Amino acid sequence: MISYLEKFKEYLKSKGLKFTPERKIILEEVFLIHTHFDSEILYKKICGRTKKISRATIYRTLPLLTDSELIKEVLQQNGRAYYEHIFGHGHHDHLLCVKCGRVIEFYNKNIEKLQERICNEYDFSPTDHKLGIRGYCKKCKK
Amino acid sequence: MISYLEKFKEYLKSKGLKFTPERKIILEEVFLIHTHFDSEILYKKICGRTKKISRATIYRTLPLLTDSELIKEVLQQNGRAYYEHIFGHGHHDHLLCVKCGRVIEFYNKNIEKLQERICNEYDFSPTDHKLGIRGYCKKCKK
DNA sequence: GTTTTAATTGAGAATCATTCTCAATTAGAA
DNA sequence: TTCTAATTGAGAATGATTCTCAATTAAAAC
Ligand SMILES: [Mn+2]
Ligand SMILES: [Mn+2]
Ligand SMILES: [Zn+2]
Ligand SMILES: [Zn+2]
Repeated sequence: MISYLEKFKEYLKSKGLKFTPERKIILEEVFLIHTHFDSEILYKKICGRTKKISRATIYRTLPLLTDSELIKEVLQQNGRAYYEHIFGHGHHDHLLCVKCGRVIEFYNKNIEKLQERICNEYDFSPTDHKLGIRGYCKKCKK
Repeated sequence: MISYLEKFKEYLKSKGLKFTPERKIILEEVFLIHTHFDSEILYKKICGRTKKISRATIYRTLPLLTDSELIKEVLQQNGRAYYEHIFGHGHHDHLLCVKCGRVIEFYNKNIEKLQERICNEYDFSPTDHKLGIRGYCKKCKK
């Protein structure tokens, strides 16, 4: 049971990068947030909770966390990139309510299998995928 | 068999908007392009082929074409939005090669059905969806 | 056809997320 | 402790997209 902290440290070491206090703070904040977040949400939470870290550093760290498979970019909306932490969580896809913004996560093994089959057909070697279904949630469909 | 031109005209009329020469040119160019395109590609093709239309007008027209279901935003990459025309074409999803950029279109009825089932489970009323599988295409997997 | 008016256009400014620059700092190997 | 390449913060730069506004025009009403 390797921790996200160890995983990040190993990743950094493997790339000849340093484990800095700023990176530690960002990493920890990312795993305190249990919803989708963008760089600004992260920036404000860190400023409020710990110490000020520049936006530049946050923007520089997000790709490191993505490369090390600790977080994932889940969607782009209004020109902003949204992320979620994925370490310790199973893969899932999303239902997105276009009215209230609610996000529902789901997982369907058969869809995953069918995707594999399609990749085989096209001789395509998948690394990851995103399935987002937009529409109206229970409450918003009236 | 209504044409895309008629469909756009009807949409504009229904919204109290005008059918202008600029909108006609943009519409026609969009249906001459049979790949994914962004605003810049569209801008340059129009400048080269017909007459100069300002970027502002192109940016203002793309949402009209989207709302009228003539085109669809297929993905966002490098901060740019990519579209494809969908009028007259069946729904499909995409395999995206992360190395060479190749885009493969596919359609799988069973995946579509499973999505409907999931929406039912969550009492969710879908409007549209996007499934993008990233990875390495036949040529790039070596 | 003429009038009327709200919609549209182009040019450039503004916005805003993200990236870049660079001087000062620092992690971590030796 | 020393050494050096990596990192940081502040602010400038970038670049896609949106906005502003004066001049133009589609098309409804006459
Ligand atoms: Mn999620
Ligand atoms: Mn396509
Ligand atoms: Zn909702
Ligand atoms: Zn390829």
